[in-house]
Amino acid sequence: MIKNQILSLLEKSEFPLSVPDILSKVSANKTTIYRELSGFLANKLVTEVDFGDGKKRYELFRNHHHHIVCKKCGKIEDIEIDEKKLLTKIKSRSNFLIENHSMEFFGLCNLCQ
Amino acid sequence: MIKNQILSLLEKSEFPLSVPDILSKVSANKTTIYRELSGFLANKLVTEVDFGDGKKRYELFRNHHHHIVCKKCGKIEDIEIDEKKLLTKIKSRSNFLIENHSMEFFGLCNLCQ
DNA sequence: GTGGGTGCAAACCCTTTGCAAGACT
DNA sequence: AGTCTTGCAAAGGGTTTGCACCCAC
Repeated sequence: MIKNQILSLLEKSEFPLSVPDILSKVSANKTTIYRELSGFLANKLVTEVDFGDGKKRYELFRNHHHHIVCKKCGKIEDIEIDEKKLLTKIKSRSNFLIENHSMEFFGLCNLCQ
Repeated sequence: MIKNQILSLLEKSEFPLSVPDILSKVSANKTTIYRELSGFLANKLVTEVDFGDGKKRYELFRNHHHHIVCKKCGKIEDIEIDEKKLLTKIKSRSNFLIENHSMEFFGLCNLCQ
């Protein structure tokens, strides 16, 4: 079952994977990958991350966190942020009902500086 | 000159515009729009925003801010965040040299709740 | 005639859609 | 028969590239 292959690939990966990434490691059709991923998303098994390079990436759902991406070598590091205050402030200042947010950081890793 | 048409369009707009948006209002070729925008970006005349829907949006460069996007009607509101502390903390906790970040909020506007 | 501004067509890449084939109940 | 899983081909939509054209200096 391809579902499981994709899940275990995501499990093993230290960083979010794009569909092309997954395609190169799992022998399955594009359509199948997209299909399974959208199922995973619906069931909240995975989260979608967007680094603004035109493709979405996916990682297993776990504690809420963000990423730091090296602009040069592409290295990705997780970062946990205590954003309670930030969110409270934003909620009080706008009349939107905020459901989720994106927050990613870009720069140079220690090796690329 | 198309450069100026694009700039004044961005100037008049209350929210970031995508290339398709611009194309529908300026009579010019796609290539020209992309070309000019990448020039503007290089000259820091505009900023790029990504709401994760597969197209980038552009707005005139001004004071640093973020956005709240309504998932239902697409309404976009600006929000200014005092993120000094947040950034200091992140810089101290990772050995990346952080250059920029993305931070956008998604939810329902007052009318769509 | 050289260079800047513009357009057109094609290619590229990620993503979605429609449909059909196979397996298992 | 019916449903679930998978694949294939095509189309869609944003973005990039290569080349040619035109106008001004």
